[in-house]
Amino acid sequence: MFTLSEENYLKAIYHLELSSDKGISTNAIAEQLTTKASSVTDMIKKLSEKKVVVYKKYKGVTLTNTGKKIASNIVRKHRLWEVFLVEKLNFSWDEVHDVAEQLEHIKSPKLINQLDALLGFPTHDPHGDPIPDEDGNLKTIEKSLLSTLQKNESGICVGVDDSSSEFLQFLDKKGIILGKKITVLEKEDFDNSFAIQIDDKKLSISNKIANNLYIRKI
Amino acid sequence: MFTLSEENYLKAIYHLELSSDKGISTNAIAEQLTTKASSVTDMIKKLSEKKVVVYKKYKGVTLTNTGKKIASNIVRKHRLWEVFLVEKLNFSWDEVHDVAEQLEHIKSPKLINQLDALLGFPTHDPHGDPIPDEDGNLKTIEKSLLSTLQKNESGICVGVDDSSSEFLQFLDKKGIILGKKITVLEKEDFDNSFAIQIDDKKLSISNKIANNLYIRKI
DNA sequence: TTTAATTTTTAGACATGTCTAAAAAAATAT
DNA sequence: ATATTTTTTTAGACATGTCTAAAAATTAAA
Ligand SMILES: [Mn+2]
Ligand SMILES: [Mn+2]
Ligand SMILES: [Mn+2]
Ligand SMILES: [Mn+2]
Repeated sequence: MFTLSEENYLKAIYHLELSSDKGISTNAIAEQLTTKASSVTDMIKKLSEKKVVVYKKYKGVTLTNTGKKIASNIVRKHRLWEVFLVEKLNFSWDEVHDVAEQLEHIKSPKLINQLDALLGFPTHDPHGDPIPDEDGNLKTIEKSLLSTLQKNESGICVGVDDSSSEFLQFLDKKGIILGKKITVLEKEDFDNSFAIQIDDKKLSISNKIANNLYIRKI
Repeated sequence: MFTLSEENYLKAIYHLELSSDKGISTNAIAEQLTTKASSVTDMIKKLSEKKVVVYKKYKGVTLTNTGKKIASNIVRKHRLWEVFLVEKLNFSWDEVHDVAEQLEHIKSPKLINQLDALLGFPTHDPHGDPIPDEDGNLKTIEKSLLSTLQKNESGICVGVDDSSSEFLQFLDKKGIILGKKITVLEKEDFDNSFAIQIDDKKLSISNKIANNLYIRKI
């Protein structure tokens, strides 16, 4: 079995591999886990011995199939627990991450299967991120950044890129919630801000916001 | 905060204190946690520095009020999670303990409060053990061992003393479930076994069983 | 293509929690 | 009261996971 620390390394590498085709660098992992490169090297050697990563000195690291499976299972647990917290325990979407970071390490296949069933086999977590199935497959939906919409185009809000507590609370304040229809009324050239409409409400959002919100075009 | 290991020590001492008025011995703790006495001494020193136990060399250890509160909170979490697993995730009562051992260390007051509410503020876990409230108070009900019943007396099954998986599965097989009414039909002198009635079923149980089953006399 | 900057690895240290073996204290027996 | 047994503590070791500082390799610049 794998320790809590080993699991966190595998998960970090998994996330980094999703947005990179090369081997994952020691430094990138260190940054992701807010630890030091030297610690990463040590751990990578251990994971390599356990055959969950392929490692060649100075060349970065990649997950093996086994490693990928373990990592995606942790992500699966993380996201299922997030759904549970929101759907069953009245957490808001900005409160769930830290608790899920703990719960993702609980070891019990039955627990996860039953939780999945209790929640109605959800495919996405409260932030719009896909929940891997037991084999690690994830249902990707075609989503675009809100910033790619043209004037008078609309989309359904389906996810966030930055899911920090601050950003999520900001969205709450603005009334921006997953599932809502957003229409671009105006794109301002001078600062790339957007005038948008949600329900009957018109509001202005900065370019930074528009670059962190995913929508499904309609 | 307290590490997983520290929490397990506090919980062990808490359980041992419930059935002892003296200070808890190093050896007793070591046995409870299946570790070595020397390790216990080391840990006790640390817990003593943190003011959660009172320790005097060679004199055993007792929980301070702070220590008691922390320990009872862990027990609270353990038992609430056990209820959750049985009530919401279709676990049977012999499957919950090991998972609860992991879940009891999750840190999130909101999680526990909401879980408590979701479960309808239960007072007892699936094994009939009381769930401490937030201040550590536990609702004790007057319960007796089945073996103390006389011929023709009856009781409601309210708990088990031994809650090992094997014993619980044995009870399942016999149809003995918490909440059932049990009537003693006969006490056999030569082996202290009991002939009992549950629902319409008559069955014979050994003295060992009768000494591990709690009932509320009616 | 040599030099400089950056990244990665190694060497050595430290904290945590555990262990075995030996010493010290307490409890029990003679 | 002294000797023996049991319990508890100490001393020293080890595994895990982390760190800093220095060395080595790679990459970028001149
Ligand atoms: Mn999360
Ligand atoms: Mn999420
Ligand atoms: Mn239990
Ligand atoms: Mn229980």
